[in-house]
Amino acid sequence: MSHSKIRNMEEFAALSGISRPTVSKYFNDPESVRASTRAKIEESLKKYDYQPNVFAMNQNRRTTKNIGVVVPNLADPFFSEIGRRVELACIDAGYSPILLNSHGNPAMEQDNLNSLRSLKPAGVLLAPFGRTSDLDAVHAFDEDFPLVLFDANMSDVGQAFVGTDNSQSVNLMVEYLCRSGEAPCFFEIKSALNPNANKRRLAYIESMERHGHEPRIFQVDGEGWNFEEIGSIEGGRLLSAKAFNTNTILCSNDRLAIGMLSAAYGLGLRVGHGAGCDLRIAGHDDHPFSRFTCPPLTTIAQDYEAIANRAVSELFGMLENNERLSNRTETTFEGRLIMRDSA
Amino acid sequence: MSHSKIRNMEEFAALSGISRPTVSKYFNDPESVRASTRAKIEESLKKYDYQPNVFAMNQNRRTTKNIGVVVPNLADPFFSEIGRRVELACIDAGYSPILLNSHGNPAMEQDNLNSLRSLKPAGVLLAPFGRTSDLDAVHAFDEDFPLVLFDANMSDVGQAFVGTDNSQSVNLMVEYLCRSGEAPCFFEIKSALNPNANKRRLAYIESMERHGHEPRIFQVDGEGWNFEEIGSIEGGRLLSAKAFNTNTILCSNDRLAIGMLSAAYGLGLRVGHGAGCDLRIAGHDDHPFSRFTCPPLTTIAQDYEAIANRAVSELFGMLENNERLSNRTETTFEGRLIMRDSA
DNA sequence: CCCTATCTTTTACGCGCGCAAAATTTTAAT
DNA sequence: ATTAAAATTTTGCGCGCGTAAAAGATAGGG
Repeated sequence: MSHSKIRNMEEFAALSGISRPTVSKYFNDPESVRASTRAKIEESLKKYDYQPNVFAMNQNRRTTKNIGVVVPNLADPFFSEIGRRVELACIDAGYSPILLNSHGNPAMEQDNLNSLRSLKPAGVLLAPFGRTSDLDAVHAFDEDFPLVLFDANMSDVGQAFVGTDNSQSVNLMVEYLCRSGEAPCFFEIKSALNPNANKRRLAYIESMERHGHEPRIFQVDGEGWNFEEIGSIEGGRLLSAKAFNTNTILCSNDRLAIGMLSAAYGLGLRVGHGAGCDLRIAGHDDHPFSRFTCPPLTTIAQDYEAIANRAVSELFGMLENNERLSNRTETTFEGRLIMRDSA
Repeated sequence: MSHSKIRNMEEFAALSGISRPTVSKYFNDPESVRASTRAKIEESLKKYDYQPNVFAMNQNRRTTKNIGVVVPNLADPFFSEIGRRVELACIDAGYSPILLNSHGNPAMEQDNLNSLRSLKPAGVLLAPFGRTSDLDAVHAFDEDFPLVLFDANMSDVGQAFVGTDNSQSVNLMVEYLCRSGEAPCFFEIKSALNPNANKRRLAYIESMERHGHEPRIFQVDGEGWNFEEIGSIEGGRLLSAKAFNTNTILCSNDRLAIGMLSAAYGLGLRVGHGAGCDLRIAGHDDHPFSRFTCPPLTTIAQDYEAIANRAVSELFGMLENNERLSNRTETTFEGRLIMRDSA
């Protein structure tokens, strides 16, 4: 492949018998040069293996091919999965995704946005913390870069939002639970970090009322991201105190449900919809491990793939038209009921 | 904070009453300028919020502050956790970690190493696939950059390796299981992707022989990274066929164990060490969710923190001495037995 | 107070490439 | 063939900063 190392584009262009700026054009868009020149370049590209200096490329460029992807916590499989899809979608589109993890810390979200600034990203995909995000910082970032939010919405920030229709998805679950057994109560963490948590609670209330049942919400204390532990400890406390007024518990998300399943197991309670079961537990998100809980968790699957693809295409649409969208769009995808054994 | 935006270092230096190169020195090492000048710079840094252009900084620099971190699969909580710690350790040391995910695809590991090349990283921390890694590519990379391997070892590649002492950890588990009940058989995937899997099998055999038991290994087919599914389907098949010659199963890793727990639950088998239990299942890695399985999983905890910190300090040691180590070092940390209810 | 040794700052140059405008070639129409 | 229009390539310049060498400032000893 490589004979002697090429120092720079100048040298490579000379060896290819073409001027440097033309080679530069080629690298920015192979289609933009004549087919015959492209052939010549690709020919010597095989012989000399040269690749442009990233820093020199980006340093004097209006807009780079970098796409920032900021997620609140990669330790949460949900974000690890959706971040993964977004990353791959960017690569497919010929961009360089830069995945930044805020490690569960809103302050680091700011840091990440700041780091991104100096990378001159063509655009940024942000799954914000929501309420705990620094609104001003995100707003300011929105002014300076094409920004698309996903997963969690923040009003009036970002050119677009893509996520799941919590209202639809929760209603789907409530309907199923009511139809197949006792009406569910709702289990969540009091200080909800995430805007989705609020939407889900409201959706639960509305759906219950529509079905003629009285909503019943159980909120527990808990800080941080260790939802399983909160679900297990606080959920277990409620279970053993027989605090629930129904045998059916809808958890705000799968990680809480996983914790509660664990607590129920520890208490010797039999979870499921079959005969002889003590209670039903359902979740939301179709967490990668919810298929393997005991019993397997009935939940709502978010359409990761669709959300990731739409978020990316929404962003790239802006980039190609080279203009901010006239009006902010909000796209939500429907959740899918995944019936397993737990409810 | 910011009044008028600063365009470049020239402008900022002028506003600070100092020459540009001195400011440049400051940014590369604040200690390298006189205290009085440092004060002046930091003073106007507050007033004008300027930050150097990353691309211009790195473009003409011998060595950057970038540290590449390459992991095989962020969807696996193990790597997401250890990657996280490595990232934070780099930040603490004043470097810029760049976390690259190979998405379970060895070919993408190469791509990632190639991308890193053009970022001129000061050093790279790599958790390689192992056997399926492109040995030549990793070797070539090793020639050009300071490279430290972690989690999975590859002989003669990288300046150092940091991981867990599988021999010690598996022996610890075997010993515990033998002492507290029937001797374990060993459950794993036939085409092991990971060097650690081989080490663990060998450690199991050796430990069993030392304890005067005959080792018994069950290998199942399975491709890819969905270990829980493999554990559940194949493990379930073996369980229902009563193929195991002992009531104690040691799984090569927690994700397999989680799958097998799920299968056992589905078969109505009672897992645990208490009276009336049908079998014992143990894992390895202390997966974040192993605390919440049903029953909670007895396993070996790897010392994530120590591994991450040592890998980073090993690398930074090389960077500071500005020389390759004369001899490759291999550091392993001991695993810790985590006794829960499953075994 | 002067002079030297040491530490800091400045001068001067170049890195590798993007980009706008000018020059050239190709294409298409007459 | 001729020529204007379109597509492509080349010329020329500058981006923002690192870095070596030169100039200057500082401190300590006599």
